[in-house]
Amino acid sequence: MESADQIFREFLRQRKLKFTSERSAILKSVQGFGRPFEAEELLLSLREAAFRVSKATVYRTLKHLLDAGLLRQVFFGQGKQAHYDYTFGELGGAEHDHLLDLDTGRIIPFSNESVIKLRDQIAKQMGFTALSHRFQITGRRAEKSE
Amino acid sequence: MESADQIFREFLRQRKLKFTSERSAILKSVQGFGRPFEAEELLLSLREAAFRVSKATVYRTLKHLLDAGLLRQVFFGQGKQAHYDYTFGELGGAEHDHLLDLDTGRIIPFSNESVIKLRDQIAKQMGFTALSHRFQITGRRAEKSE
DNA sequence: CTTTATGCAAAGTTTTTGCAGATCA
DNA sequence: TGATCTGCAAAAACTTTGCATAAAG
Repeated sequence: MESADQIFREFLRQRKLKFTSERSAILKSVQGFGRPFEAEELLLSLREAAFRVSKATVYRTLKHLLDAGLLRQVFFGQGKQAHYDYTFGELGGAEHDHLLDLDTGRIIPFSNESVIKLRDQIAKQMGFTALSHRFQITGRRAEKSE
Repeated sequence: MESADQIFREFLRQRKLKFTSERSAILKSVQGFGRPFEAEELLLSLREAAFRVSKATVYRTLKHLLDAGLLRQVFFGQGKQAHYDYTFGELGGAEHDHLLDLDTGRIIPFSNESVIKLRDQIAKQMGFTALSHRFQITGRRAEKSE
Protein backbone atom coordinates (compact mmCIF):
# COMPACT_ATOMS: atom_id res chain seq x y z
CA MET A 1 0.00 0.00 0.00
CA GLU A 2 1.26 3.39 -0.97
CA SER A 3 2.01 6.00 1.63
CA ALA A 4 0.53 9.45 1.36
CA ASP A 5 3.99 10.70 0.69
CA GLN A 6 4.37 8.38 -2.29
CA ILE A 7 0.96 9.30 -3.59
CA PHE A 8 1.82 12.97 -3.43
CA ARG A 9 5.17 12.50 -5.12
CA GLU A 10 3.59 10.49 -7.89
CA PHE A 11 0.85 13.07 -8.32
CA LEU A 12 3.42 15.82 -8.64
CA ARG A 13 5.58 13.87 -11.04
CA GLN A 14 2.66 13.20 -13.35
CA ARG A 15 1.94 16.89 -13.52
CA LYS A 16 5.56 17.87 -13.91
CA LEU A 17 5.47 19.60 -10.57
CA LYS A 18 8.25 19.52 -8.05
CA PHE A 19 8.53 17.89 -4.68
CA THR A 20 10.05 20.69 -2.67
CA SER A 21 11.08 20.81 0.95
CA GLU A 22 8.14 23.14 1.61
CA ARG A 23 5.66 20.67 0.15
CA SER A 24 7.20 17.85 2.10
CA ALA A 25 7.04 19.80 5.36
CA ILE A 26 3.45 20.81 4.72
CA LEU A 27 2.35 17.23 4.09
CA LYS A 28 4.09 16.11 7.25
CA SER A 29 2.39 18.83 9.23
CA VAL A 30 -1.00 17.97 7.73
CA GLN A 31 -0.54 14.42 8.95
CA GLY A 32 0.07 15.66 12.45
CA PHE A 33 -3.49 16.92 12.92
CA GLY A 34 -5.97 14.29 13.96
CA ARG A 35 -8.84 16.45 12.86
CA PRO A 36 -9.78 18.99 10.21
CA PHE A 37 -7.68 22.14 10.40
CA GLU A 38 -7.63 25.63 8.97
CA ALA A 39 -4.94 27.11 6.74
CA GLU A 40 -3.87 29.41 9.54
CA GLU A 41 -3.47 26.52 11.96
CA LEU A 42 -1.32 24.72 9.49
CA LEU A 43 0.86 27.77 9.14
CA LEU A 44 1.27 28.00 12.91
CA SER A 45 2.02 24.32 13.18
CA LEU A 46 4.80 24.71 10.62
CA ARG A 47 6.26 27.65 12.46
CA GLU A 48 6.26 25.67 15.69
CA ALA A 49 8.20 23.02 13.86
CA ALA A 50 10.61 25.81 13.02
CA PHE A 51 9.81 25.54 9.36
CA ARG A 52 9.19 28.86 7.75
CA VAL A 53 6.75 28.78 4.86
CA SER A 54 4.75 31.64 3.46
CA LYS A 55 1.01 31.80 3.59
CA ALA A 56 0.92 31.80 -0.21
CA THR A 57 2.80 28.54 -0.39
CA VAL A 58 0.54 26.97 2.21
CA TYR A 59 -2.52 27.82 0.17
CA ARG A 60 -0.91 26.70 -3.05
CA THR A 61 0.11 23.39 -1.54
CA LEU A 62 -3.27 22.81 0.04
CA LYS A 63 -4.74 23.10 -3.43
CA HIS A 64 -2.40 20.45 -4.73
CA LEU A 65 -3.19 18.15 -1.85
CA LEU A 66 -6.87 18.56 -2.66
CA ASP A 67 -6.21 17.72 -6.29
CA ALA A 68 -4.18 14.72 -5.25
CA GLY A 69 -7.15 13.51 -3.23
CA LEU A 70 -5.25 13.55 0.03
CA LEU A 71 -7.38 16.32 1.48
CA ARG A 72 -10.91 17.52 1.08
CA GLN A 73 -12.53 20.72 2.18
CA VAL A 74 -15.19 20.78 4.85
CA PHE A 75 -17.05 23.67 6.45
CA PHE A 76 -18.19 23.83 10.02
CA GLY A 77 -20.49 26.12 11.89
CA GLN A 78 -21.11 29.45 10.27
CA GLY A 79 -17.41 29.97 9.77
CA LYS A 80 -16.34 31.21 6.43
CA GLN A 81 -12.93 29.67 6.51
CA ALA A 82 -12.41 26.28 4.99
CA HIS A 83 -11.25 23.33 7.03
CA TYR A 84 -9.02 20.76 5.40
CA ASP A 85 -9.66 17.16 6.22
CA TYR A 86 -6.96 14.57 5.69
CA THR A 87 -8.58 11.64 3.94
CA PHE A 88 -5.79 9.25 4.66
CA GLY A 89 -5.60 9.49 8.43
CA GLU A 90 -6.34 7.33 11.44
CA LEU A 91 -9.05 5.40 9.75
CA GLY A 92 -6.64 4.26 7.08
CA GLY A 93 -8.19 6.02 4.15
CA ALA A 94 -11.73 4.93 5.02
CA GLU A 95 -14.33 7.55 4.28
CA HIS A 96 -15.39 9.30 7.39
CA ASP A 97 -17.66 12.05 8.60
CA HIS A 98 -17.78 14.39 11.56
CA LEU A 99 -19.75 15.09 14.66
CA LEU A 100 -19.54 18.63 15.95
CA ASP A 101 -19.90 19.10 19.68
CA LEU A 102 -22.06 22.18 20.01
CA ASP A 103 -20.78 23.01 23.49
CA THR A 104 -17.08 22.65 23.02
CA GLY A 105 -16.78 23.17 19.27
CA ARG A 106 -14.79 19.99 19.10
CA ILE A 107 -14.88 18.06 15.85
CA ILE A 108 -14.99 14.30 16.21
CA PRO A 109 -14.47 12.07 13.18
CA PHE A 110 -16.39 8.85 12.82
CA SER A 111 -16.74 6.17 10.22
CA ASN A 112 -19.99 4.37 9.55
CA GLU A 113 -20.74 2.16 6.61
CA SER A 114 -24.44 2.86 6.74
CA VAL A 115 -23.78 6.42 5.65
CA ILE A 116 -22.36 5.23 2.38
CA LYS A 117 -25.12 2.71 1.86
CA LEU A 118 -27.72 5.36 2.49
CA ARG A 119 -26.12 7.94 0.24
CA ASP A 120 -25.85 5.42 -2.59
CA GLN A 121 -29.45 4.41 -2.17
CA ILE A 122 -30.71 8.00 -2.11
CA ALA A 123 -28.67 8.98 -5.14
CA LYS A 124 -29.96 5.94 -7.01
CA GLN A 125 -33.56 6.81 -6.19
CA MET A 126 -32.93 10.23 -7.68
CA GLY A 127 -31.37 8.82 -10.83
CA PHE A 128 -27.80 9.59 -9.84
CA THR A 129 -24.64 7.73 -9.03
CA ALA A 130 -23.10 8.98 -5.79
CA LEU A 131 -19.44 9.86 -5.97
CA SER A 132 -18.82 11.41 -2.59
CA HIS A 133 -20.60 13.05 0.28
CA ARG A 134 -20.22 15.26 3.30
CA PHE A 135 -22.12 14.43 6.43
CA GLN A 136 -21.93 16.48 9.54
CA ILE A 137 -23.88 15.94 12.72
CA THR A 138 -24.17 18.65 15.32
CA GLY A 139 -24.96 17.46 18.80
CA ARG A 140 -24.37 17.74 22.46
CA ARG A 141 -23.10 15.25 25.04
CA ALA A 142 -26.01 13.08 26.07
CA GLU A 143 -25.50 12.40 29.76
CA LYS A 144 -23.70 15.43 30.95
CA SER A 145 -23.54 15.99 34.69
CA GLU A 146 -23.68 19.75 34.78
CA MET B 1 -49.71 26.74 11.36
CA GLU B 2 -47.71 29.89 11.34
CA SER B 3 -46.41 31.33 8.14
CA ALA B 4 -42.76 32.21 7.76
CA ASP B 5 -43.81 35.81 7.68
CA GLN B 6 -45.53 35.51 11.04
CA ILE B 7 -42.60 33.68 12.52
CA PHE B 8 -40.25 36.41 11.41
CA ARG B 9 -42.48 39.19 12.72
CA GLU B 10 -42.79 37.47 16.05
CA PHE B 11 -39.05 36.89 16.21
CA LEU B 12 -38.40 40.57 15.54
CA ARG B 13 -40.98 41.73 18.04
CA GLN B 14 -39.48 39.62 20.80
CA ARG B 15 -36.13 41.19 20.19
CA LYS B 16 -37.48 44.71 19.86
CA LEU B 17 -36.47 44.80 16.25
CA LYS B 18 -38.48 46.34 13.48
CA PHE B 19 -40.33 44.77 10.60
CA THR B 20 -39.27 47.07 7.80
CA SER B 21 -40.20 47.05 4.14
CA GLU B 22 -36.66 45.90 3.34
CA ARG B 23 -36.93 42.92 5.66
CA SER B 24 -40.30 42.04 4.23
CA ALA B 25 -39.02 42.23 0.65
CA ILE B 26 -35.99 40.15 1.50
CA LEU B 27 -38.04 37.40 3.08
CA LYS B 28 -40.33 37.35 0.07
CA SER B 29 -37.38 37.09 -2.25
CA VAL B 30 -35.84 34.31 -0.17
CA GLN B 31 -39.04 32.34 -0.57
CA GLY B 32 -38.82 32.65 -4.31
CA PHE B 33 -35.72 30.50 -4.60
CA GLY B 34 -36.40 26.78 -4.68
CA ARG B 35 -32.82 26.05 -3.75
CA PRO B 36 -29.97 27.41 -1.68
CA PHE B 37 -28.78 30.81 -2.86
CA GLU B 38 -25.91 33.20 -2.30
CA ALA B 39 -26.15 36.68 -0.84
CA GLU B 40 -25.30 38.15 -4.21
CA GLU B 41 -28.07 36.23 -5.94
CA LEU B 42 -30.53 37.49 -3.40
CA LEU B 43 -29.41 41.02 -4.07
CA LEU B 44 -29.89 40.56 -7.80
CA SER B 45 -33.27 38.97 -7.30
CA LEU B 46 -34.37 41.98 -5.28
CA ARG B 47 -33.17 44.37 -7.93
CA GLU B 48 -35.07 42.44 -10.58
CA ALA B 49 -38.12 42.88 -8.45
CA ALA B 50 -37.31 46.58 -8.60
CA PHE B 51 -36.64 46.70 -4.90
CA ARG B 52 -33.48 48.51 -4.04
CA VAL B 53 -31.75 47.26 -0.93
CA SER B 54 -28.14 47.69 0.03
CA LYS B 55 -25.75 44.81 0.33
CA ALA B 56 -25.28 45.65 4.00
CA THR B 57 -28.97 45.30 4.69
CA VAL B 58 -29.10 42.02 2.84
CA TYR B 59 -26.34 40.59 5.00
CA ARG B 60 -27.84 42.00 8.16
CA THR B 61 -31.23 40.55 7.36
CA LEU B 62 -29.80 37.18 6.42
CA LYS B 63 -28.31 37.05 9.87
CA HIS B 64 -31.66 37.67 11.45
CA LEU B 65 -33.31 35.03 9.31
CA LEU B 66 -30.66 32.59 10.47
CA ASP B 67 -31.32 33.52 14.08
CA ALA B 68 -35.01 33.14 13.51
CA GLY B 69 -34.40 29.63 12.22
CA LEU B 70 -35.88 30.34 8.82
CA LEU B 71 -32.57 29.90 7.06
CA ARG B 72 -29.45 27.90 7.61
CA GLN B 73 -26.06 28.19 6.01
CA VAL B 74 -24.69 25.49 3.77
CA PHE B 75 -21.49 25.28 1.77
CA PHE B 76 -21.06 23.62 -1.59
CA GLY B 77 -18.10 22.68 -3.68
CA GLN B 78 -14.91 24.44 -2.82
CA GLY B 79 -16.66 27.78 -2.83
CA LYS B 80 -15.99 30.04 0.04
CA GLN B 81 -19.23 31.89 -0.15
CA ALA B 82 -22.07 30.77 2.02
CA HIS B 83 -25.31 29.53 0.57
CA TYR B 84 -28.50 30.21 2.45
CA ASP B 85 -31.04 27.45 2.58
CA TYR B 86 -34.67 28.21 3.37
CA THR B 87 -35.79 25.70 5.94
CA PHE B 88 -39.45 26.35 5.44
CA GLY B 89 -39.79 25.75 1.73
CA GLU B 90 -41.38 23.25 -0.60
CA LEU B 91 -41.09 20.42 1.83
CA GLY B 92 -43.15 22.31 4.36
CA GLY B 93 -40.51 22.75 6.99
CA ALA B 94 -39.34 19.15 6.83
CA GLU B 95 -35.62 18.76 7.23
CA HIS B 96 -33.94 18.21 3.95
CA ASP B 97 -30.55 17.70 2.42
CA HIS B 98 -28.96 18.24 -0.98
CA LEU B 99 -27.59 16.37 -3.90
CA LEU B 100 -25.05 18.25 -5.98
CA ASP B 101 -24.88 17.36 -9.67
CA LEU B 102 -21.20 17.32 -10.43
CA ASP B 103 -21.69 18.00 -14.12
CA THR B 104 -24.13 20.86 -14.01
CA GLY B 105 -23.46 22.23 -10.54
CA ARG B 106 -27.16 22.06 -9.88
CA ILE B 107 -28.25 21.64 -6.28
CA ILE B 108 -31.23 19.37 -5.78
CA PRO B 109 -32.96 19.21 -2.39
CA PHE B 110 -34.32 15.95 -1.09
CA SER B 111 -35.96 14.73 2.06
CA ASN B 112 -35.36 11.30 3.50
CA GLU B 113 -36.33 10.12 6.93
CA SER B 114 -33.57 7.57 7.07
CA VAL B 115 -31.02 10.33 7.24
CA ILE B 116 -32.43 11.54 10.51
CA LYS B 117 -32.73 8.03 11.91
CA LEU B 118 -29.14 7.32 10.99
CA ARG B 119 -27.78 10.58 12.40
CA ASP B 120 -29.64 10.01 15.68
CA GLN B 121 -28.33 6.48 15.91
CA ILE B 122 -24.75 7.48 15.19
CA ALA B 123 -24.84 10.33 17.66
CA LYS B 124 -26.26 8.03 20.30
CA GLN B 125 -23.53 5.49 19.74
CA MET B 126 -21.02 8.24 20.31
CA GLY B 127 -22.69 9.41 23.49
CA PHE B 128 -24.34 12.45 21.96
CA THR B 129 -27.78 13.73 21.22
CA ALA B 130 -28.08 14.91 17.65
CA LEU B 131 -29.55 18.36 17.20
CA SER B 132 -29.07 18.95 13.51
CA HIS B 133 -27.04 17.82 10.56
CA ARG B 134 -25.87 18.67 7.09
CA PHE B 135 -25.76 15.99 4.47
CA GLN B 136 -24.59 16.60 0.97
CA ILE B 137 -24.22 14.01 -1.75
CA THR B 138 -22.19 14.73 -4.85
CA GLY B 139 -23.07 12.62 -7.84
CA ARG B 140 -23.62 12.41 -11.51
CA ARG B 141 -26.65 11.46 -13.59
CA ALA B 142 -26.77 7.68 -13.77
CA GLU B 143 -28.06 6.86 -17.24
CA LYS B 144 -26.89 9.76 -19.28
CA SER B 145 -26.97 9.41 -23.04
CA GLU B 146 -23.95 11.47 -23.92
C1' DC C 1 -40.02 61.22 19.91
C1' DT C 2 -37.03 57.42 20.98
C1' DT C 3 -35.09 53.47 19.18
C1' DT C 4 -33.73 50.81 15.62
C1' DA C 5 -32.71 50.50 10.44
C1' DT C 6 -30.69 51.89 6.23
C1' DG C 7 -27.11 53.16 2.76
C1' DC C 8 -22.70 54.27 1.89
C1' DA C 9 -18.10 53.70 2.04
C1' DA C 10 -14.43 52.15 4.64
C1' DA C 11 -12.43 48.25 7.10
C1' DG C 12 -12.00 43.26 8.10
C1' DT C 13 -11.21 38.33 6.76
C1' DT C 14 -9.78 34.80 4.09
C1' DT C 15 -7.76 33.43 -0.21
C1' DT C 16 -5.46 34.40 -4.70
C1' DT C 17 -2.12 36.40 -7.81
C1' DG C 18 2.00 38.97 -10.13
C1' DC C 19 6.61 39.30 -10.09
C1' DA C 20 11.65 38.80 -9.24
C1' DG C 21 14.81 35.97 -7.32
C1' DA C 22 15.61 30.95 -5.57
C1' DT C 23 15.34 25.98 -6.27
C1' DC C 24 14.47 21.51 -8.35
C1' DA C 25 14.84 18.00 -12.15
C1' DT D 1 19.99 25.59 -17.45
C1' DG D 2 15.18 25.57 -18.14
C1' DA D 3 11.01 24.94 -15.75
C1' DT D 4 8.69 25.34 -11.62
C1' DC D 5 8.63 27.52 -6.73
C1' DT D 6 8.89 30.68 -3.19
C1' DG D 7 8.08 34.93 -0.53
C1' DC D 8 6.38 39.26 -0.56
C1' DA D 9 3.07 42.48 -1.05
C1' DA D 10 -0.71 43.87 -3.58
C1' DA D 11 -5.27 42.45 -5.17
C1' DA D 12 -9.47 39.98 -5.00
C1' DA D 13 -13.63 38.03 -3.03
C1' DC D 14 -16.84 37.99 0.57
C1' DT D 15 -18.66 39.92 4.80
C1' DT D 16 -18.87 43.29 8.59
C1' DT D 17 -18.94 47.84 10.68
C1' DG D 18 -19.19 53.13 11.75
C1' DC D 19 -21.67 56.91 11.00
C1' DA D 20 -25.22 60.20 9.57
C1' DT D 21 -29.80 60.21 8.02
C1' DA D 22 -34.40 57.79 7.59
C1' DA D 23 -38.14 55.11 9.24
C1' DA D 24 -40.70 52.25 12.62
C1' DG D 25 -43.31 51.66 16.90
